Amino acid sequence: MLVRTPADLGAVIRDRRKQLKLDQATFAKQIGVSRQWVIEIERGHARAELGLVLRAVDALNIHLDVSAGQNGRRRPGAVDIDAIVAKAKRRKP
Amino acid sequence: MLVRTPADLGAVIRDRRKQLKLDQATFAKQIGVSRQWVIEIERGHARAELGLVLRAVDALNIHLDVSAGQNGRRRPGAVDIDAIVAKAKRRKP
DNA sequence: TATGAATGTCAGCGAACGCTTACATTTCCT
DNA sequence: AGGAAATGTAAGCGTTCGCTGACATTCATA
Repeated sequence: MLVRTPADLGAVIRDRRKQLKLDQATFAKQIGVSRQWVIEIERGHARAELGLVLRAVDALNIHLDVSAGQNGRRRPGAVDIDAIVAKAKRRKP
Repeated sequence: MLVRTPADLGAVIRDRRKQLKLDQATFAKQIGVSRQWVIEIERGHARAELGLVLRAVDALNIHLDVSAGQNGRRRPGAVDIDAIVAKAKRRKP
């Protein structure tokens, strides 16, 4: 599944936690946060800390994969369409 | 690539930004944050805000995929090894 | 139905975020 | 080498995190 918003992540975390039959308190203890935090992250709290989120995701054995462009080698001389588009998007060209 | 730590994400963001030939200032403006923020996220700042991070990732056209367990349907009656392990991990069984 | 577990809400508090501004350092190109 | 652009560092400020603790509500199951 593709994650684009904090709410997406929250839903994934909640679903997976329930799938593992963990209650919020137990889960919170496992990743070293408060139960409050679990409640808020599952709600899609946008300003949650990245590190804690990654810990939660990891504890639930959820794999976060990065695709597209990340390090994709291209043939030298090949047209870099992304870069062209990006440049075009810049103000004051 | 698999992302498990804030530093992982920072590296991915920096690589992709450079790949798109964007400088920090331009990139920051595009996603509505300060240049400072870009510097810190690329350094692997663990306490960065989830929402801003997702915006950055999105702006770079990086796909964040969630795999394993997220919503995986299983045959009814199948053994849920993850749930069993999780339960075993709980204190006071 | 009644009782306990799980979940959600509220308030107060110290710590840290992300912002701005200014300056230092590094990198790149002529 | 020289200068401009990109990147990194620092301090001060208002806002909000995540925590604790207590209480309210919803959900199971005996």
